[in-house]
Amino acid sequence: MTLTQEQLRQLSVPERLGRVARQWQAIADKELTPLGLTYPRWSAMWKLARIGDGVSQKQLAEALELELGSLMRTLAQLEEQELITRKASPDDGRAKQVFLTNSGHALVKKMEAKILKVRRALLANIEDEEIETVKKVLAMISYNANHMSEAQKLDQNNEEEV
Amino acid sequence: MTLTQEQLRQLSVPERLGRVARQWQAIADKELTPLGLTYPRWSAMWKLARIGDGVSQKQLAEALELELGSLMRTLAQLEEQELITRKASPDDGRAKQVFLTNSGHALVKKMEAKILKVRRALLANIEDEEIETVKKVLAMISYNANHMSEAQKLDQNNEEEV
DNA sequence: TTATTATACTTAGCGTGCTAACTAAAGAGG
DNA sequence: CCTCTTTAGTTAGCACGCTAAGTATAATAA
Repeated sequence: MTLTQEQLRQLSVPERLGRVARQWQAIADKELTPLGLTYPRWSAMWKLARIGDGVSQKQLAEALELELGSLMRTLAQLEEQELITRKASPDDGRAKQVFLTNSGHALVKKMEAKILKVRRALLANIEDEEIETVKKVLAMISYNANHMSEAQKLDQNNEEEV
Repeated sequence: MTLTQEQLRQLSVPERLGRVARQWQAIADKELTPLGLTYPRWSAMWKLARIGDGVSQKQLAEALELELGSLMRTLAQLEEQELITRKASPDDGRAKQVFLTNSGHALVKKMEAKILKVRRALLANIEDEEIETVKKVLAMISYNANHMSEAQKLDQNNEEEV
């Protein structure tokens, strides 16, 4: 029994979000396995290449919107694969700077084509404008979530504000 | 250092999808913890209440778009909490039917308000029309992913088709 | 009927993100 | 200076979805 297009919409928003995220990451995994990478690993490397060598682990975690504890395992694996290195920061005795190795840089270049291929395939038949709306809405939900967990807890009935 | 609204958009689509899903589920978790539930558990109970008592575990897994193996642990926990029961199907010796217990039914009623509260808070400042677009796009991505993993593998350069 | 295949369930182990607890260094205030 | 708080990193353990392997039943074919 295969789910129809109609049934696909039956999931609630958070269920669908998780589902699509898992599907996307699974497909990306398959593409990138030949390079010895899994989704979180290439994601970290890709982000590192974008924001620049030498940032701290903490900064990288923030850029990825991950907890530092979550990132540690991934970075250890990438270091094991000699795709990155971690050096003590000269400015801050607590911090460690993360760098791509030469192999790391080379791999990032290879990744790009595969990532774009997956993206192109998954976003097929979707208007650019619609994708922009999705990005905007998801960013708004993240914003609402961040805002909520700090100030206005759900417990107050603040219907008129939201 | 808090991320600005602008920085929130810096994540790629799959990263943002995963992030928002985790945020949503974490907030739902906090709301539902007093009821002794976590996100996957209430999700399963909610779905079960919607599609009706007595479906098989397999059918429930399909409705949730989860692998059966993934659902087993959750159902075992719910059964442990005496919120559901599993009975051998009279029609099929392999299958087991899932039912909500009385406590299960009662809990589903309590869940509804909390789920809607979270939804309202997270979708604040977003137009209904935009939400519809998001649902449509996400369903399309799921569809593309399902289609891809069966027939046209990425390996072929089928740019003209997609 | 018997043999083969497919299906529903079950269990076990993996990868990932999370929180919690801990260490060490930095910053702030006395 | 010394103390207190904050911050960066680290480790350990949890929850969840996944795949893989195995069992039992059903469905199909010979």
